[in-house]
Amino acid sequence: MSLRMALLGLLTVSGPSSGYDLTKLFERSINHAWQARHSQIYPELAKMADGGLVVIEEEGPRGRKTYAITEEGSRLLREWLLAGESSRSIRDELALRAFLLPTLEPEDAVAVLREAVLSCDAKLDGMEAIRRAQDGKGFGRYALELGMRQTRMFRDWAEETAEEIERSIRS
Amino acid sequence: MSLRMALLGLLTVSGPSSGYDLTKLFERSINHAWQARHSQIYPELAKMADGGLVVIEEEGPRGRKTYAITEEGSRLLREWLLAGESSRSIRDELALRAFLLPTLEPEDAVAVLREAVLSCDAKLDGMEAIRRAQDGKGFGRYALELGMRQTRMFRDWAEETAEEIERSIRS
DNA sequence: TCATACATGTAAATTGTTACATGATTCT
DNA sequence: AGAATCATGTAACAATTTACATGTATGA
Repeated sequence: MSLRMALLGLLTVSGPSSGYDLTKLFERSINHAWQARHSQIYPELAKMADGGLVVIEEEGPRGRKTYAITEEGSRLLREWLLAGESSRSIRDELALRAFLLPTLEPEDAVAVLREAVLSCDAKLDGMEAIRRAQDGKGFGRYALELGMRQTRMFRDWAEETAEEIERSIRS
Repeated sequence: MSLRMALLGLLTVSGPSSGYDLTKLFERSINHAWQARHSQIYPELAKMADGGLVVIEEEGPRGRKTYAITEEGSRLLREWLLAGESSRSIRDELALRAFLLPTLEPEDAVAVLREAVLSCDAKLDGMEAIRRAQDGKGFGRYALELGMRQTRMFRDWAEETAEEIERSIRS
């Protein structure tokens, strides 16, 4: 259901778009929270058109199909968002790796954590650039703020944990 | 591969455990980063036993099977953790919902955010209780700390974003 | 004795990844 | 002419969820 909602959301804010457009939009916007390849997006759009959530608004060159969200699609998205469902489904490989770290020798764990800090810094730089480009505007701005806070939090945790492990090595 | 690594990690720190134990451990430890149901865990353990990553150490009452990690399993886990692979695959439904929030009427968005704050507070209380019980010890303590920071971060974001939207409604 | 927790599995359906496959348009 | 980008799809496989299915031990 989540992929479907993500597509409905993107169609809501970006207007009628092709599967190709949506694939690119995915990469540039929600990528830090959700991922989808074109091979998943195309069939999903077809199913959604079948179910009346979107319509093919136009067919262009190179077989391009432009999808637009329907009333029914908008209603479904709204209902899904309002139905709180605090069942947070999450699958975060980085956090999983962090969790498993204490199974390593302390020295190895510290090295991995230090590397994680660097990778977070790089990620933050990228996000900062996007934010500057958007200039505090744009649909994705709340999510971007959340993504940055998330990354910063993880970064700090990794750094502090590395220090803690180092202290315990020395003592 | 991630589920497999998670199971190897849990077997490393908790010692020989049954599928049932591991299912419970999953819920109480990495749940904020990765999820798995018993229907996924049981077949995975069987496959891992097939591949020599774990062995059935003991069969107890009620058909209980106790699995233990092997040398080969330990080696695989270690290699996986050291092979940085910054390909962070992430799928976070809560963040996705946050991203889609601006498609709602501002009033609805605020209501959803307020509810999220309450749900985070409840979750934090539960985590705090676990922490007090563990008294700063145990393998899961880094992960618990990370989980709490994550929840607190999201809570604050939700609260501040709700306030920001309210300000923009009034102006 | 009844509820709860222990304990394991399988089947079907859905979701997601990787690889395969094709072809048009645009820019250099 | 050749490369990059646009543009769409399918097939095979892997991962995950939901529902079905069964039965045992323990404590109130």
